[in-house]
Amino acid sequence: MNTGRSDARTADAGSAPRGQGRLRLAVLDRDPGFMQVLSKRLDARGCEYRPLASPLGTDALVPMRLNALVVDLAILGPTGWTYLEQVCARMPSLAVIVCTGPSSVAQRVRGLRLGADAWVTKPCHPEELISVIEAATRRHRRAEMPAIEASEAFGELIVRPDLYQAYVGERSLELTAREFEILQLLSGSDRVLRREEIYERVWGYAMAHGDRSVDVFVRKLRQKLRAGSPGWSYIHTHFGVGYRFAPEREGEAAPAPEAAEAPGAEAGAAAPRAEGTADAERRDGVPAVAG
Amino acid sequence: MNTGRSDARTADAGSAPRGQGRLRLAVLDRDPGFMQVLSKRLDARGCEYRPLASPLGTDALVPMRLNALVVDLAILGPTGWTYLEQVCARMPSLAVIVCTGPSSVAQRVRGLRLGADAWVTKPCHPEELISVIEAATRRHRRAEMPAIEASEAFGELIVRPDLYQAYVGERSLELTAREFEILQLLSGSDRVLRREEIYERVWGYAMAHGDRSVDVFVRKLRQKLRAGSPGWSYIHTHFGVGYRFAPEREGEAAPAPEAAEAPGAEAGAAAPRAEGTADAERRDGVPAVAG
DNA sequence: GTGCGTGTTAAAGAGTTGTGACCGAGGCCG
DNA sequence: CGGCCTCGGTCACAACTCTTTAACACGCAC
Repeated sequence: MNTGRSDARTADAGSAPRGQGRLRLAVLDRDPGFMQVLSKRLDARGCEYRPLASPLGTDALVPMRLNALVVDLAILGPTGWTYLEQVCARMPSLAVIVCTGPSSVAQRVRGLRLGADAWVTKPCHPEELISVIEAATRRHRRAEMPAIEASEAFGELIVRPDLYQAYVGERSLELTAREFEILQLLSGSDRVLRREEIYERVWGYAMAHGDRSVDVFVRKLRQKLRAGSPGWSYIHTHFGVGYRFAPEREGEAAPAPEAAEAPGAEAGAAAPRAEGTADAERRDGVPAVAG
Repeated sequence: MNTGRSDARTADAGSAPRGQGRLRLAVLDRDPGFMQVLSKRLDARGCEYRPLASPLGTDALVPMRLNALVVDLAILGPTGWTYLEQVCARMPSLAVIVCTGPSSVAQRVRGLRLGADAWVTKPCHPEELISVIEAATRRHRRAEMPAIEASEAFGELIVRPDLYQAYVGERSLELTAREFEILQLLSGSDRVLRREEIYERVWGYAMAHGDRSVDVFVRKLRQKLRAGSPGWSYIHTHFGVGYRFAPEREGEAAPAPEAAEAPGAEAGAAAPRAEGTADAERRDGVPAVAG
């Protein structure tokens, strides 16, 4: 699935495909035909894709962790400019592509000045739109990702992408680069991840049959997590499937949404991981995300 | 975390548009009318503008310190694609806008895939082209802002961009230009910077795989820093990732995960952090706290 | 109980980084 | 004009850390 190797021609030479490799984007449009054709191509490229029927406020947009937003100004009516401006101003790390019908030079200039990254005129070839999205995203990721990427808290754990490290309070867990990448990947998803999936996303290529690297790293991770945050368990094994990240107090079966006692922990994803008990659960691990 | 960061902002008050404030761009085109109209508007917007009659190699482009390059593929002939690809690959921080005559979808897609940031079809309104240039340039310029003309103090160290030199008290560290640029870049960021990133920002183009220049300069820097400010360590290695700047007293090892920048941090890390050993020796079987 | 998947451990191996020496390109000075 | 010096950059080697592999023990599902 990792679209990988086709478009990773830039500085990615380094062994570490940082961040989540997949492109996450939302499309605000109402043209069914356009949406269908587009979604098909986006799927083919391995994008996580989310159609929107009506404009969402930035508050709703932020948690979606988007890389890009495609918007047809036409469906916004006269408030479109305001909306565009607000989104661009409040989410600087989001690539915004306006894709709309015929327009005047003045309109296009206005849109770009307000913060849009590109303006594509409909009708347009879906492949071209995708190229534009990728070009805009490319620039964005390079420039702002590391700086803006917020640190997140899970239980007692604090994950800091900018320092490539995880902490419990002030104490560093002394994770190695690869350990951190795996922790970052796991903590960024609340579903069960198969070993092949983990390997592919972290290492960047397919896992050889019988490779135990993931297991070994998970063990090292657990060891350091346990050492730094005793009484909690973060990485859960799903026998025959893979691993799932979820901060839980030791001995608890279901994650309690109550605030943790650790300093600054409440921000954590102690939220509705509405899965049953961690053990003996045989889910197929099919992503719930559309895409 | 600004452990030793007492901003001694000697802000160069009302200086003209910051040294890097203006947009520097080159236009590779041969249409006199187009060039004339465009240059007029560019002047009006305060751009530093340089017309090019023929394609320049990246070696010639780099020292120009451009923010953006506008190119008409038509005048490059069949080698245009190669040229485009080379420039984009070698200078990832350069915004490249293709502005050329009628083209096919496939051509546009190809151009964007090769690394172009935008594709504008001629004839076009100069104002629109300028908007596109500015949109493409926007993000990147924000990321490079950290190079401000204010001297800052880090631990015992004083970095003076205006003199292109670093001091400890009154004593100059005798840094060479390159050394200073790297120190300036590192000291301007709190996060881990990868070698590729450092190289790209200091040298101005992509780092070749296996290039050790950054390591060597970091070594020279450390040597001079240690000589001038013994007892402190400033540049920390993150194995497998890159380097991070943070003034610390020798023997201490306690990166604080706080995210906020506290501009009031006085006299920096003088505050004794009696950290326990952030031991790297935490071998297994340490159920210190009976889980 | 058996078979397979996973936890755990240790040691071998691969990859990264630190370091000193070296060399060519340019600038300065005699 | 030529020599000297500085600076940027490459190289090879040593030291070091991390990754991978192999092996064995344990637990779960059947």
